[in-house]
Amino acid sequence: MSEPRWLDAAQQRDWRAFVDGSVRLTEVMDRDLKSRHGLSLSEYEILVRLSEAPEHRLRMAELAEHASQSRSRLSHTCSRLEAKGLVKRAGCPGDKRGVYAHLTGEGFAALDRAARDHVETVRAYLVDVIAPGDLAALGRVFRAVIARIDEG
Amino acid sequence: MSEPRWLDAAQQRDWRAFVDGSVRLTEVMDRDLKSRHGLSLSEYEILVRLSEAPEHRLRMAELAEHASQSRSRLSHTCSRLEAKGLVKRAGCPGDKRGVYAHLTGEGFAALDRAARDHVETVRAYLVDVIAPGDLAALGRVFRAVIARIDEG
DNA sequence: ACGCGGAAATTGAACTTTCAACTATGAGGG
DNA sequence: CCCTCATAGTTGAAAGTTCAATTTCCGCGT
Repeated sequence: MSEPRWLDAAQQRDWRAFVDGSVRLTEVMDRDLKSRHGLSLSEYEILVRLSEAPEHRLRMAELAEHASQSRSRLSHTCSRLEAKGLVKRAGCPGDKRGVYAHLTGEGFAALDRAARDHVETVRAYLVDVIAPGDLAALGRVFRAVIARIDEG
Repeated sequence: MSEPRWLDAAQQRDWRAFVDGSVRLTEVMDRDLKSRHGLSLSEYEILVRLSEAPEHRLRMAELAEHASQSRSRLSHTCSRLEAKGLVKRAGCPGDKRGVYAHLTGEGFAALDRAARDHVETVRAYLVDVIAPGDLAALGRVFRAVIARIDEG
């Protein structure tokens, strides 16, 4: 096996900025949601996806997909959210293996409160500190990445 | 408190692409390193930072900074890396509270092997699927984010 | 109708990360 | 010197995540 195609200095610098920056940005978001609303970032993601679904409910497997989590992780996390009263599980008529996760009224209210703060954080630490064109580039980049991952 | 400044549709779309894409990209990297080299992404990061330091060693606190990890997490992770023989801890002459983490020869070899595969993955799932200008934008974005976080 | 491979979801154990306490050393004031 | 406060690092328990079963049910072929 020959020498790999190393990144050049500029590529390396940009890649590293992403690695560091995205970890740190995620930390900020997580800390913020936890301290102000008692929700972890991944719990928040779950509530968001449910809130966007028709009837505020999704099958566990779909929810896992949308939230980029393993089914097992989702099961555990949903148990916690259910204990907090933000989510409720109910059997799925038609497919007895299936389970729907529903957002409760309380869950929706909690999400609404959290989202108001969250969007300000997203602005404060990302959107408002970069050029608009660079946000668009970010979108292009990760849509391409997702497409690449999905294609196998 | 008034209505928050919600993101517009395009901003939302780009932000979401980043959230999803970065999680999924990280998963790919982690899976790849684990399956081919038995290293988690955060272990790999630690080895990288050590390899770049003068003498292949850093104080625990510095290493924690560089790798964006908590000190506690680093302690535990270093214990595991030490058990694998990739890192070695040694007291710090001059400050008896201090501890240096050293990269061992074996650690350097393992890192070298892992890095060769890792860079190909970074290319395959990111660098080679986006426009060069967009990689530069990614760098700008996260340098700005890091600066913003550091300024408090 | 029966059986069998596969999909949906959960479970429990192993492992990792977080959180709060703890040990030990350094630095500065009186 | 001694006292106090801050810093470096570790530790153990609690919380969360992963991994490999396990359970239950679907759907298809015969």
